[in-house]
Amino acid sequence: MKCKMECTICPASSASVFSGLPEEKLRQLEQVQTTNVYKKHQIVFYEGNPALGIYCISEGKVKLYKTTEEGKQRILKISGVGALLGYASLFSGQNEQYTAEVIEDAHICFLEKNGFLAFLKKSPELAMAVLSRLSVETIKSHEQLLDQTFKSARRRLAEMLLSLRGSFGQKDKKGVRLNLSLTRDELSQAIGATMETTVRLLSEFKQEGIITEEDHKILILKSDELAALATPAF
Amino acid sequence: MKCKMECTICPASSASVFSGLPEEKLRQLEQVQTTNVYKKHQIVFYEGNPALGIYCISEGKVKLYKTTEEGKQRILKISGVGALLGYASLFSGQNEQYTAEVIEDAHICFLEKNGFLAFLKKSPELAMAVLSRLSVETIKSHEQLLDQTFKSARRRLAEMLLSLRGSFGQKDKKGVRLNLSLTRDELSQAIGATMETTVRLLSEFKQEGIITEEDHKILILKSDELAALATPAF
DNA sequence: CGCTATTTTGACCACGTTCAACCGCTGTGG
DNA sequence: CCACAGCGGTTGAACGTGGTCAAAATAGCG
Repeated sequence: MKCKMECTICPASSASVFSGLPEEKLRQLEQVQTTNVYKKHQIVFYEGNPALGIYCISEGKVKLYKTTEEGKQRILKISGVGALLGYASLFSGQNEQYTAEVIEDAHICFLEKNGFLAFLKKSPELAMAVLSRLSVETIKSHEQLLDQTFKSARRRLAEMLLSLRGSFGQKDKKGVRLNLSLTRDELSQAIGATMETTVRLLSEFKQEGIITEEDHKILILKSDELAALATPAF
Repeated sequence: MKCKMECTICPASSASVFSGLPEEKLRQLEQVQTTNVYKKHQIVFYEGNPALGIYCISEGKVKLYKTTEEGKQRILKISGVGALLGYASLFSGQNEQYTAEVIEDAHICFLEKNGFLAFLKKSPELAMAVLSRLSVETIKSHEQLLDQTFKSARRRLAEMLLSLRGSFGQKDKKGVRLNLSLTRDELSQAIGATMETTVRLLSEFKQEGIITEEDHKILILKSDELAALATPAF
């Protein structure tokens, strides 16, 4: 489904790589950009497909995951408003490296490859912003690798919850509500564990009064205890 | 130790991000660049230290690793001639994200942060080359994460040997020699396993006639069998 | 030749996976 | 209206990979 979004008034513009750009350039962007509307479970692009361009989330949430030959999935990132998708594949000249699936109804703007690259050439400030994003992504990925190598599932889960708290947390009378609904499967794919272990760990956390759940959303009751779990084994 | 390397005749120039640059620009680079000589075990920079600039390997080999709070290390990458170090930290504005340690006597050129960034602004073709490198790095890191999550240590070792074969392999009468000497510890840190498992797996590979060793260097005798091991469990 | 660092082997243990059964809910069709 | 299939979630039991700990063997080096 189509619909035209104006970059200048896009809710994402303040959070996106385009935030620093002068209004004039944003208007140029609007010309080459198309906005699509996605429902939950829709796929924005598939791993292995040619990289057609880049995507910017104007509204909604998207999970990015890779799939093994055996069909197992690892969620690399859960992206919200302002996130840019598909740029690494584009710059490396490879096919899409992961699948992007909508997990909360979304408006996503698409910039065709050549148009975007041309625009990038004329905007060194944008190029630097993209470099910065990509660098942060690399660094985070290396940290995830370290976590996966050395930290227990319990600790990875604690850290994931804290990370989601940072991205999607909303203060609440009781605690901090994670404003996205993930299935156990998704959560386990995000921490690199099986669903069973994730379930067990979550119920441990509940029994310890660290978290609770309300209509499919996790509520963090004791952030400090979570933070303690995410710290070396005292 | 200091010594001035000329970029235009640098053995790395063909393999580096600077390869596409016109000779004139290379001469400009020479002006702002300093070359240092390193011996094995010397540290180029430490994780956590401020990012001072970028480094380009003109000769030798360097391992890049991150360290956990408990002191365990994970090797992210082993870089040879032409590799660029320290750019992700620089672009993200963060401190160095890993430690770079020389594992084979090296000549490494240093470009100071502001000088490099200024140069980058004037060279959009270089900026694109850097974007491309960084993208490949991100993609590889994500693949490593997938491997660490789902693949057995045996398989990760097989893949690592094949990867090293690609980067440092030299054809030999008997097979392909990996032209770098890694300790068992380093190899295990590179695949995210303990030294003991790595030792056991290596001796398995030897007994199966897949590899052998000559003066601290691994010789791959049966690349095809290694490739088979690196493939889903048939 | 003795001392240290690296490698190898063995025994044991634990985390987390696998497999299987089961629960609770929702939607669908007889 | 109930039966039942289907799905997400939960729990239990058994197993296995790989980590830990300890000790021996080997290699490197002053």
